[in-house]
Amino acid sequence: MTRYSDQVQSSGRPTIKDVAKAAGVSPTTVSHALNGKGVVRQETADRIALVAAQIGYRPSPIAQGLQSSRLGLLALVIRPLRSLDTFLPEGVDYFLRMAGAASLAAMERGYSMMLVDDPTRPGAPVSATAADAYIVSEPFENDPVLTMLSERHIPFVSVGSDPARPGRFVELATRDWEETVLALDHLVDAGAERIALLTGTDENAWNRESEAAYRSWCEHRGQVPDIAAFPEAEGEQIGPAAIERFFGAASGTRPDGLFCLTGRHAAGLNAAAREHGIRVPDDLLLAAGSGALQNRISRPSVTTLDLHPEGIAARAVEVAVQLAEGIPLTVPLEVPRATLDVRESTIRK
Amino acid sequence: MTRYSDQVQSSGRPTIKDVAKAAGVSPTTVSHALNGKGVVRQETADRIALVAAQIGYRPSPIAQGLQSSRLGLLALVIRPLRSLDTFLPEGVDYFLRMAGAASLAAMERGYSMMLVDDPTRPGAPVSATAADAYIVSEPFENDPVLTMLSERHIPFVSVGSDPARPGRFVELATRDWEETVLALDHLVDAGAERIALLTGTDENAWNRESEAAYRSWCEHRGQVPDIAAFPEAEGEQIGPAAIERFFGAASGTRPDGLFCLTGRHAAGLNAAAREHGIRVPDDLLLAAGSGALQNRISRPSVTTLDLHPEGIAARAVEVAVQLAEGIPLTVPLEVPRATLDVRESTIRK
DNA sequence: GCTAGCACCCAAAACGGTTTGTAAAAAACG
DNA sequence: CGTTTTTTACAAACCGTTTTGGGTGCTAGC
Repeated sequence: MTRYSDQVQSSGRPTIKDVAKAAGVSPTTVSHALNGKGVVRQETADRIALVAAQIGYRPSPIAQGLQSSRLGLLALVIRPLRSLDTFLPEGVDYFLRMAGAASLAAMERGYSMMLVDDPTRPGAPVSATAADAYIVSEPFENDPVLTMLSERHIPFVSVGSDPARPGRFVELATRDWEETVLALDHLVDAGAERIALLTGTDENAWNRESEAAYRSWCEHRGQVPDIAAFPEAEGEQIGPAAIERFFGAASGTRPDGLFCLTGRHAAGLNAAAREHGIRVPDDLLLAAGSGALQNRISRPSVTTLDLHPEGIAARAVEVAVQLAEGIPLTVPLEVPRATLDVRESTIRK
Repeated sequence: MTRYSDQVQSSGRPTIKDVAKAAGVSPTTVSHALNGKGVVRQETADRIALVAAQIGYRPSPIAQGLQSSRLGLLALVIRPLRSLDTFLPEGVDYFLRMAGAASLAAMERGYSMMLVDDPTRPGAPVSATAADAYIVSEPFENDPVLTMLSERHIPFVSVGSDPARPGRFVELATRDWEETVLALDHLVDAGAERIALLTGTDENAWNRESEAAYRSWCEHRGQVPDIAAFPEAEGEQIGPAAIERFFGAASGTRPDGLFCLTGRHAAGLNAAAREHGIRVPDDLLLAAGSGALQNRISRPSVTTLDLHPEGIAARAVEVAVQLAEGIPLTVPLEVPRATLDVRESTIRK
């Protein structure tokens, strides 16, 4: 009977060879035994498993990845998330929920989720391009990230299309148009007659589509569009300026309904309105496109769309996984339908 | 409809051999040329670079990782982040800022950041254990994640210690005690005499240390401790119950100062106090341990500690990188000092 | 007794790079 | 002109797995 002495472990973590040596078999057999792949006698497999556990062997994910050229890793690229400064301001709520949900959805499918700022920028770590598939949320116009991924044949799905290249890649269609109409119609139902739009200045599909939808909706309704754009990054600060724009001396017809695309703009406007003696909802019905925490707890609370970032994330992850595994897409390529959270700002007593 | 065929044919990713063949040199020379490692004639190097760019060659991060057994990948494990349900409730602000800052800090050092829920749970993807180093925020008592990382000799740093195993691993010491005293002293300075504590029910170091600090502080001051604990997950909802607990008929001496460990508890209490005719700050001085957005914009706004999650993340990443690269730690192993954001709730006119 | 079939295991070839050691050609030297 | 040195490029080994394609010995069938 041969006795296998405890292996004096070479410096570093034990490899499959160490296990093989300690168990008196070949690396092939160890691999087969541990993965249940080939034909290995039960007795042998048990012994290998025991030895492997004893010497604390864990297969190297990197080496495994080399074989399959897959790491079980997804990446989420949130494009508006360019720096810490702009990280917080923009729709905290939305992207936080999205990132959290995406991470969990990925894990449920056996993947990890990597948060990446911009894999194309110089000095980006090699690992930034190591994901099996990418989710790019809110791509910019002619987004270089999409270009790079496409060139390298790395699978990806974008949430919302590249404004300059719609339909060119795999994308989760957003419902910007439909959502805009939903909000506008709600304002009408709530009693508004002259409804204005407050958009952001970023060049993304959300801003563009919403504005187009608003214009079309106005035309349909025989109303003159009234649109103002303020930078997303300024958040609540735009309140006074926005009030001046819509209710100042220089403004024409004053709106009695307002749809703000971002929740933080709405929050700023909500506060500024109060200070200028404009009562919400009595004088002005207010709704926001993407909800922020502020809108839920402000006085009055503000009606917002809930875009269901968890649902979007789950669907995006599903698409990404199918792309990564090269199986045909079975997921509807559109985001789930948004709902309207009706709050005090659009309820007249 | 949607075109994605140009993405799925990833079978043809160019390798270093393709470049070598196209440039008429050996793979060795290509590697040397592109990495500036060996001695290659400038002319040859230029030609190789050109050819590589033409056929769109990018080295495989996985293959590169095999050599060094490092991927340039860090992982952030936020322990309280166990499910989506508990994701939002607990200190949105804090963990959001932390995750964002950690991702950016990692990128600046040439690493990517992976968000991992729990690498020990069954079915976790291989990639969940592929990071070069881990940051574990707020470990649980006898946290299995720390145990696993330790067993596998994977470098990690925890933010806050495992309550059952303090000082056993590399950890960023928190300043719970010091921060508690800072807040309590501020309440005294602001005019409070009988100060109560409202803690959470989670078994983490933050709750434990803070309570101990409070008790010690009371003893020093000759005051009887007055402590209530409410579940973190209930957030603002605890408001009425907390008011009943501290100001109801059954309660003894009513406090005129209150330190809430979590911002959301403070927000709920703040709102409930108003409804019960308890004026903040006139009747009750209120401060919170971790700030939430609500505390900044509520009426009155609430004084909170700013724990500076960005600073914590930056420091944790620095430690993680040094651990990953096996260089001696040069970072102070403690979190940066918290500051107090004094707001309306502790300013009596 | 010979062969086909089977169960079990293993050597070698990937996977896609980097690193090491060495050979060939060119340049410098005596 | 022979010898040494320098320059430049390459072949081979290696990183830690999985996969491929045998090979061995035993059993069953004829």
